[in-house]
Amino acid sequence: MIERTHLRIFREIDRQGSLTAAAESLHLTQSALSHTIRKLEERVGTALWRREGRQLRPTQAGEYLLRESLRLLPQLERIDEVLAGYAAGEQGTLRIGMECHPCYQWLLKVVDPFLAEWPGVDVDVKQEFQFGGVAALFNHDIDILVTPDPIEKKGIQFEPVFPYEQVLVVSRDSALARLEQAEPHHLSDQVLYTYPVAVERLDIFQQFLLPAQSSPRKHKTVEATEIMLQMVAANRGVATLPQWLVEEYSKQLPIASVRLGRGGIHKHIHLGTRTDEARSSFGESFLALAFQSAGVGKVST
Amino acid sequence: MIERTHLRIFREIDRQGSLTAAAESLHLTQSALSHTIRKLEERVGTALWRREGRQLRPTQAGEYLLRESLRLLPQLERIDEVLAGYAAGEQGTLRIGMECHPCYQWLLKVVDPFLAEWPGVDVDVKQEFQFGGVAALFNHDIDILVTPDPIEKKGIQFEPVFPYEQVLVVSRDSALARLEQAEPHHLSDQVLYTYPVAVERLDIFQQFLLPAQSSPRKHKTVEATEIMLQMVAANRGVATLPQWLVEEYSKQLPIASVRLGRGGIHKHIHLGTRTDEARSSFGESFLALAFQSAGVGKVST
DNA sequence: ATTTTTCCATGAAATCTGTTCATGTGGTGT
DNA sequence: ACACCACATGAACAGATTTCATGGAAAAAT
Repeated sequence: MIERTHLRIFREIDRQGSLTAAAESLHLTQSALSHTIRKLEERVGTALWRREGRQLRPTQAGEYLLRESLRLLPQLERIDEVLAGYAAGEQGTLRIGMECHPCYQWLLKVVDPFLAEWPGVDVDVKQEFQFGGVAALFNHDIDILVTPDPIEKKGIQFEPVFPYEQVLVVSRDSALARLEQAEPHHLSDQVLYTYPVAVERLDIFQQFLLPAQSSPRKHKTVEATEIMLQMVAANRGVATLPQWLVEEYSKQLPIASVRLGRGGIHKHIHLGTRTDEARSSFGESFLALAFQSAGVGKVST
Repeated sequence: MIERTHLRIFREIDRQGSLTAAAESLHLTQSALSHTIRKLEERVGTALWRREGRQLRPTQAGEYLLRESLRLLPQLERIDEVLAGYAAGEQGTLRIGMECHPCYQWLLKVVDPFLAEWPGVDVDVKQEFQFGGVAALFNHDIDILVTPDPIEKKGIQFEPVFPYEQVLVVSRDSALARLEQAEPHHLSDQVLYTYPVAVERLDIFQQFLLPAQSSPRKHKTVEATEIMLQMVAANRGVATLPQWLVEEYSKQLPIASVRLGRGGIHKHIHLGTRTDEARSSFGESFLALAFQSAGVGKVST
């Protein structure tokens, strides 16, 4: 019934003080406005303006409508603006999914400059996925997936952004700290701390222990990296983490890293995106920053 | 840019889950909706829905617009309802102007049943007028003027609704209380209490004292009727009020009324309205109740 | 007091926007 | 593989909005 134009008309007649002036400022003829307001009054079924001489003054109903106009129009105009922001790609939310626990530290380094560059854009990081990160990406629950294990799938595209070596973390007091490289049997009498994810996704098992049909004395899971490393520092067990992360923490904690096997376990952080659709400009920008970070963050050699 | 229809479309597609169903419930063809949303997306400059197989799911911008729709549409619908109320005459404000202090008590008796009958209508009573009550009525500041002194003017119409006799109020202990009728000289040694209005509008002066070139010992003004009567009851002076009002208060206070002069001063409460325009149905109803009250309230004989 | 100007109303014609009709395309379920 | 279902699209149509031309009435100017 009441449309946005009507609200605009009310506000403009009030602002300009006359129908003629209002018509002008609405880029309409006086006639058009006159027709419009008469039709509106007919539809509503009550007078909205009193004709006083050559003046037009709102009735009670008109006053009410004027108040509502002044209240609602700015809200509608705000919508237009926000929408323009979306269209220009300056507004929105970048939803990032994380499938590797330690990558979080790396992500922060990318998100920081990103937020500075895109003040209108929010970043939302999700870590739990009912059907896995790739499904979440596919279902548009997230826009970018950060994972060390790219799973090829039609419509999804992965690109490596950050190479790192997965190493064994041990206490500096431990005998293991003096090894050139760790072998599976070295873990037989150790407690192994990992993040609480399925064993299938733990490289230490898949690429190191299981091939040698070896296993640690005990396997315990920990959520927080700090806690995990404190346990290791206290010589209560060992863990596996990216080399660069260990390096960072070794400034604060008495820990050391040992290569896993002869060549070590080498991995990449991958970024997954959907191929089908056009990426938002801020999405593009995020990826660019991510690739940049690869150079800077490449601490392990 | 964003019109009400668009908001409706967003809400309906969300509610119904499909464009086809939404079109149905909006009494449109599927084609019409499809055209409309494509045009909207073109104008806005960004996709608002993702086409997923044969499903239609909102994009980020679409989600935003959906939230705003759910928030704003009810407000717009409320406007329609209120406006319908105005049109049906069930909604509005009846602005009553009062030019006689003691009439307030009478007004309350009319307003009470009126409010019960018109739950959607507010009553606003104004008592101060920069250019007099008639001007206020003429300028649409008030809709009904309650006054004992009708002033004929083009476009304004007065009707008497309530006859009353203006009497002298005295203490029961006073010697005056035994008089059949008061004469001007009886006030020469009395303090006269009146409401704080111009002497020209006080009948006790205009119709009683001044013609006899008499005056009270002292003239004091009081705002509140109760205070005024307590002063009188305490025998500190006299006042003039409508007979029926005195009668009511004499149940609680030791006061008595004395006729002013031989025939007494007889007055009417008049209701003034604008002649030009159609009265609202509740305005009509108010007048009807007012006339009714004349019969009931006619306490003086 | 008369004239001029200003502002709003109105009918008919023109234009524009939104809608329908008819049809096409592609994903979904059996 | 088939029918079905949901959305897309182009052309034609209908209705609503807008303009043009004009009139009337109040206010301002002469």
